[in-house]
Amino acid sequence: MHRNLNKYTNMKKKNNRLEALRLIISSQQMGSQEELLNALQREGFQLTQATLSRDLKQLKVAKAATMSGNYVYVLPNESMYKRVSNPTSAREMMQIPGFISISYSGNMGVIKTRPGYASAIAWNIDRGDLPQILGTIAGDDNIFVVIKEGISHKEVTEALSRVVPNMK
Amino acid sequence: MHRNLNKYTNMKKKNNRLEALRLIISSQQMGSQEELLNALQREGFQLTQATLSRDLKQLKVAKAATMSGNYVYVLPNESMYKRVSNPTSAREMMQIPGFISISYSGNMGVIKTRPGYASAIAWNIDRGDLPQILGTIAGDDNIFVVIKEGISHKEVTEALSRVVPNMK
DNA sequence: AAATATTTTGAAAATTTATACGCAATTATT
DNA sequence: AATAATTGCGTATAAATTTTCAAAATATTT
Repeated sequence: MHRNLNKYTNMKKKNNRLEALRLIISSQQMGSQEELLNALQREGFQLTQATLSRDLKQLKVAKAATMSGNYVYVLPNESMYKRVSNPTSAREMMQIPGFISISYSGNMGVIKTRPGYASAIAWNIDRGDLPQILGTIAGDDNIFVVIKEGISHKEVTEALSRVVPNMK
Repeated sequence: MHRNLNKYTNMKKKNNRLEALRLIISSQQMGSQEELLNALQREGFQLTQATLSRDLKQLKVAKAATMSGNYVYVLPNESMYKRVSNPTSAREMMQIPGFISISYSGNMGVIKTRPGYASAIAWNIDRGDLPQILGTIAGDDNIFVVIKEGISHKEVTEALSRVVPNMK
């Protein structure tokens, strides 16, 4: 009897605390465990920073930087980890036909493709994550490429050829 | 001439590092800054843990607990963490989502966005009627920005940030 | 090219966060 | 009910991270 009562009140204690913690985190910008600790204590919970640290770990709360240059704790989503497919090596990139030519003017390159192929090729280039290239924009049979400063046209061609077959 | 070369090769230094950092974080499970530091150094980057901490802050990387009871760093986009708004920052939530990054080369700027967001953001820029910008053209996840002569990249970023929040 | 302003950085200090350890309480097992 | 196994938590401390400060590197303006 006694035992049962105790059992559940104690159990609830922690769950209540976790719940309160979630609430605080989702409604306020808390930047350190000390702040969180104070907030919890203000609500009547008794605990130490060590316990809070454990709670945060259990809830999978993360500490992230904000735009305003501070840090805040954030709650995780429901969705499970979905790791974004890592940038595969250039070689693995699918072979895409359709490439016709490339020419340059200053920091811009223009790639000609067969009609309709531009965006597919541009996509490959973007995914290739080439440090020499700032970005691309594709029309239907043309791709504009902006080249990073200080990179030569040859270097760009070289880099692109690893991603766009048929090129050199 | 000489100066230009130097100027831009050095400029690359930090950006390359940030890019490498993103790559490492998105492809490996890194649990501490020391691990990250080693990974970066293995790739030839020279930096200290203090700089890494700053880089992480700038990239808004978060440290989160995993199911297996460890901690990992996660990028904001691919992370399962989303910030919940609070009253004071409600305004921030009105922002256009989707902006990822901006980089420059000569008189061009390239804005990276999440897939599909480019035209919406470009529309906002055009509509802002910024005197520093001649025009934009949007693909699916890229926007090209043509900059007026004599305007510095910083000025453009400054101007854009008034139109595209989430930027600086 | 020189002068000035801004940004980046490392070293060390300051702060923050995680954990080893031990004990008490709870739950499960016999 | 006794015993074993697990969980929760505070203290103290180790480990990790952020920030301060001064110097160096970059960028901008003159």
